[in-house]
Amino acid sequence: MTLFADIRALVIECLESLAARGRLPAGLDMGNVAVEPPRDPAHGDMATNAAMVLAKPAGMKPREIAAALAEALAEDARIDSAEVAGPGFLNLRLSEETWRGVIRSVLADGAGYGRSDLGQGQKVNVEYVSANPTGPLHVGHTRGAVFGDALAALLEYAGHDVTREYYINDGGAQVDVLARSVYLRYLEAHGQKVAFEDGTYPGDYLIAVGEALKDKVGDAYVGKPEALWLEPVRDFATEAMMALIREDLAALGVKMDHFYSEKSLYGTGRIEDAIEDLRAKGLIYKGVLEPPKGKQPEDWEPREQTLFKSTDYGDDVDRPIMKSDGAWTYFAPDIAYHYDKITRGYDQLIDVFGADHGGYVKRMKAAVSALSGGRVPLDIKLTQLVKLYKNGEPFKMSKRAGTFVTLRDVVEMVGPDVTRFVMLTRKNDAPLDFDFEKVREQSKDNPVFYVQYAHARICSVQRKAAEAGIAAEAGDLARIDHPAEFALVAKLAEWPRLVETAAAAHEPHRVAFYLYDLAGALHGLWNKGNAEPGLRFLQDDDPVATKAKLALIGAVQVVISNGLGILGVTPVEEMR
RNA sequence: GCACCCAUAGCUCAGCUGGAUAGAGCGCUGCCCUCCGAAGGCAGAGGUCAAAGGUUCGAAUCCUUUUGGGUGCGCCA
Repeated sequence: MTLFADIRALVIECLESLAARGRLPAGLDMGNVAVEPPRDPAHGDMATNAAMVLAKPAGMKPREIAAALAEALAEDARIDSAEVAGPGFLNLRLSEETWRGVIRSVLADGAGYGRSDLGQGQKVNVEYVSANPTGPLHVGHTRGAVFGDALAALLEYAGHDVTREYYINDGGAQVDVLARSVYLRYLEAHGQKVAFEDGTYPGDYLIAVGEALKDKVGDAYVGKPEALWLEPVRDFATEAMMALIREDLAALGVKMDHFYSEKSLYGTGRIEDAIEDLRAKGLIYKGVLEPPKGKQPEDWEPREQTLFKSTDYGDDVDRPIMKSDGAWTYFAPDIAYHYDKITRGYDQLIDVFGADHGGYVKRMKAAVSALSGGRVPLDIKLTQLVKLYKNGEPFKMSKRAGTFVTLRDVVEMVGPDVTRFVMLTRKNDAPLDFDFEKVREQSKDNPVFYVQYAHARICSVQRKAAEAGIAAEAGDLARIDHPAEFALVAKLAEWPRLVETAAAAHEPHRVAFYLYDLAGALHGLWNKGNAEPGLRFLQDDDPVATKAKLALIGAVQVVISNGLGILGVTPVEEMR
């Protein structure tokens, strides 16, 4: 059970009974009625805006409605008091027993506390990472990987049927470049001196691939024309890169449900099918685009291309899907891929891209909107850059200088848990500073530590209690009776609501910030025990109080654990 | 030139998709361990929410314009 939902239901119920008794007009739309935690604790435990929202449609004064509602609400056992305040807010104070019920709910539901049926089993496809299979994942991919993974988990937790998917760009020119680069390493493995010219990938990670190729085919391709080896080497190389990328993802704890190959779209009629669908809707035509203003490319000349009329769906210009030489542009397989997602029956699509792909948002949305007839929403989340620091000094990345930082480097240096949490301490569309030293620091300005510390502290208390032979149980909670304790419980009560709003907004970072707040509330209560011994969790010679307090912090532990679970971070029992 | 993202305390950032006196960390000032982990906590100082209009009971949040940053802009993915 979730307290905010319960109380909101109660408010609605009271409003309806007022309407039934003629004290309110019938048929009011209650959709905007909200029950929220007030910013100022002096305003009680919960506040509702019902009176202000309904004042206009009801043709009544806000405070008049609020007074009537207050009267009705006060009859419920859960409500201690309901006061009209300000322009028409109704501030509610809940009974202590109601708060104690939250502790019981949390402990009873355990890992399920906060789970929601908001998504109603809707099928959602979350596409993320989707890095070109030309090398290991780097820090930029890391953020997208963590964000996408946490978003997927959050949506699952909120009742969606989620598929995590990776689109492999193995159909374009860049995999030919990869093949040629591997071929050079292959010649090198045969003892030849080779030069890496512009347009090839000189990375060391291809040395092993070249050698593996040699082991597989011997000297079969040495001195042979490209036409003979390009295709098999390309397949070999992409497969090797994808194996590398899967390992990178595994190191970070990311598990995809599905890898989708761009190449599989070619020669199977699937691109043609998707384009045909658009053509049938009258959205494909041949035309010449205007040159972009202000940029003035030197080699511009008008060309007739096959275009998708994306301007019908809010794009700025129509987009080419076929080059003047008759080959597909990259956009065509992208369309086909999303067409495929739609035909697989997803109710909602989410793409996670790097911010440098911001220019493709409108055209992709246009395509999905056109292909699905507006049925399937596509949300595109852009992840901003990660700036690396070491002890406050910018950490410059350079492929040539060998200071190129890969995902694996980061994970090996700070571990997957820290990597994941820190990546979620900023909104996805805000740039993120990642300092290798600070994220490992054990102090309160490191949110990972701060949250983990709260969990570890609880475990520490539980160990002490176990030594004393006291078991936690949600039995008699009457000894939970202090405002500071109820404040902590109130924080726990917010969790289910937070899950829903974060999921609806597609913003997993809210979970990280919530956990930081919750940890703060626990640390605060802990330290109040310095001045007020009665607030300490372990009460000598008072097993009843101790058990109640153990139930309280056990509930905190459950919520921290549930939240970290969504972020893909393992809660620790001890700080080391 | 056009589009998208961003602008909140000295610094780094939240702000629950329109609510009451705008919050946290760092930094600064002063406090709190005979006590379950002080790796923490409490208190204080610090703001024309970039600017100006508009929408309404109510705006940091929504709309318009302006200023100032970032990203992108045909036959590359």
